[in-house]
Amino acid sequence: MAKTQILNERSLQLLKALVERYISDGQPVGSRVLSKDSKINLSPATIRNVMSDLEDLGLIHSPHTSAGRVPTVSGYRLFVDSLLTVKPLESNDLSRLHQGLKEREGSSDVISIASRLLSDLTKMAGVVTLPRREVVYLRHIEFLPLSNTRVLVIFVTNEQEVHNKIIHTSRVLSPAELQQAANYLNAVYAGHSLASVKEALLKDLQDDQEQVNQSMLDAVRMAQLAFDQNNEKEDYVLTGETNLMGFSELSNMDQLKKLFEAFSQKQTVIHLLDQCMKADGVQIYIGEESGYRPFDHCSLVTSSYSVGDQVVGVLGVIGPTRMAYEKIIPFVDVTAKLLGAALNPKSSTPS
Amino acid sequence: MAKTQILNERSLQLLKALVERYISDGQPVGSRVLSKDSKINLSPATIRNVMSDLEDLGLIHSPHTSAGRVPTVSGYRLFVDSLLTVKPLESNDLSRLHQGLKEREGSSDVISIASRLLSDLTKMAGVVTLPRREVVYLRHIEFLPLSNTRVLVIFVTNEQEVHNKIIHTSRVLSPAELQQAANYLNAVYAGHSLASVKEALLKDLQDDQEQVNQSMLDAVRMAQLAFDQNNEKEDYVLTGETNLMGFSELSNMDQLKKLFEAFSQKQTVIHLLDQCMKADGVQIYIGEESGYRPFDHCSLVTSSYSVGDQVVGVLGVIGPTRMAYEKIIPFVDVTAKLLGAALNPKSSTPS
DNA sequence: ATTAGCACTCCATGAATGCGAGTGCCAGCC
DNA sequence: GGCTGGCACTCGCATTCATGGAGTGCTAAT
Repeated sequence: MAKTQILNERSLQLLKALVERYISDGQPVGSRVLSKDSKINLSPATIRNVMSDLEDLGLIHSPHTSAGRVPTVSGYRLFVDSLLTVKPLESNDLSRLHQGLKEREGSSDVISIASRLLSDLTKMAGVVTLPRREVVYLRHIEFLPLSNTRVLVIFVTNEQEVHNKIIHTSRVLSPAELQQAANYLNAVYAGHSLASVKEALLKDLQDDQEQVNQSMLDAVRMAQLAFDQNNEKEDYVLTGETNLMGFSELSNMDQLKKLFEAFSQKQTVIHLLDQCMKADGVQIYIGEESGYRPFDHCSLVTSSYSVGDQVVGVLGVIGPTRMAYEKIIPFVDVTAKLLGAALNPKSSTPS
Repeated sequence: MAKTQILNERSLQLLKALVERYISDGQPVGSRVLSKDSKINLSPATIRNVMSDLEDLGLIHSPHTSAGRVPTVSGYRLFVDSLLTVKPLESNDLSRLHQGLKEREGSSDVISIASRLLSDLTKMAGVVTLPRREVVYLRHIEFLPLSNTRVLVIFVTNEQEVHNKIIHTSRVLSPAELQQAANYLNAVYAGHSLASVKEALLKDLQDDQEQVNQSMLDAVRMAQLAFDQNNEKEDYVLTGETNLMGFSELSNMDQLKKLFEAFSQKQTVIHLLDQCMKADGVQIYIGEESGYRPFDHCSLVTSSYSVGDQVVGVLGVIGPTRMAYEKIIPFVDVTAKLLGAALNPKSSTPS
């Protein structure tokens, strides 16, 4: 109780200065350099006392006796939560983002462009999840016969997302029958959400048992197979991983290997990004906060992005814990908004 | 002239022993250890004399005065070309390859499985180019209207490869018109090779100028847009890159970074693999032989793979120059053959 | 409450040292 | 002539030691 009161204005100012200094220099910072800091007019000895308190609180930590202090994860956390003064985006960065993301069509393209912009401009790794709408409308479906009972299903959702899948039918169907089935499905179900289509299919199947309309029955069965387990794996685009190999903090080959393994297995990263999607605005995981070992020495700055008023994905930047948060945070924020706008077909203003 | 004659049977035996020893131990090998080698009955002094000759010929090289010798690129080259005794594939490796590649449908899947098998079983990086057929047949085409003049084209080639693309038409077309266009194209061009279709389209366009059949004209124009620049970029699946981070030879962060950058830019790797595709059978690039800087400290063992009698792609293993060539070579060879078989629809025997 | 001073700790650096491994060369042996 | 044993030499590596610098913690004075 009493301890927390030690966190007065001055201690916080000092912590802030220390973190900023460490971020810019990468060296443990001692009382002497802080004392010379413009904003601070205290003797090294005083600063040492305060630092000692900060260390007791677990906000900073000394690698060894005669080294300066380094922020701990809690220290960084306090810094980004309360002390940080975000810098506005540099204007040439902003214009490059605008240029890159404006007026692009073809969603898969714009996603990787966004990721590349993130990694190129921050010199760290950029990640963007593929957009994923909650409500998926069926637009069009088509069947093509392959050998025997194998049928290639192609269906389009949400304007222009093309999916394809191979299903096995219970009996061999002629091209004409397949065409007929597709016609039926398109006529009845196009324009409805996939969820409601699945439901309706089940109902149809029961009703039609009595009517015994064979062709409709085939169509419904095939559609069920097609939409079954259509839970497309979430996926993401990651760029600039190699940038991470330049940071001395991550030069431990073993750690780096773990990190890159996580990148290629994708699963861990997806879990992590999923969590970010739930929250609104910019989310930050510092070091071990993520709870995933490979990221122990990394920080992740993310923001969800939305099309219209629906959150469809997450993007972010991965870098060493020691990163320039005050720049990265607005950067991620703006990129998320611009990407959302670029993906929104309605907002595309004719210029 | 005289020098090359020094390469008698004994020198070659010695070089072989040296390379084998270095590959297995990773340490520069000295005259003493070679002298103790079972097959060699020579004193260290004699071996030193021979090694001195081999060094003059540029086949081996001494990191420093009091270290043993290490094979140079030429040494490795001579070794793999003339001295190497390939070991038959270990039976459990073989069975895992069989299991993994047999009876898979859906070509994109089998490619990544192959790559993963390569990397998992060799503990190095595996790479497989996507198969690319010379002759591409048009199977089916479909148009879906988007906003204004934007049209989503979906077309299927070679049985089951689905492509999609957005084109801009010169005027707004109704769904019925689009359907009609697709019907026309499917009726006339389905089953023909894409090259011949492109040709025929040009001819049609000229002929129809006179007949002024508007709907056919629209169809032909749209098809031209759809197939235009349909040169899909060559691509490959790379797995197990992270395995490379375990090798001490590649622990130089700067080299490693260059290598991984090449991996993510893809271009360099594609060039390299393209060269391999031209040659038949197993191809090997040792160290700088590839001519691409990032690969200076790597070796690449590749083989093209074929469906039927047509070469459609390349696969291989990337690892440090010091790798167990006598195992990797048959491994790559067999994998290529099995992958070819797995991709061949005709060879799939009903079991 | 703040500060100056001082003793102390620890790291980094560089020089000195010994050890082990391996070579090159020479002289002798078959 | 080819092979071998022996020997001096070189080099790298690990260890040790001394030194200097940076930074702290504590205490006494203001």
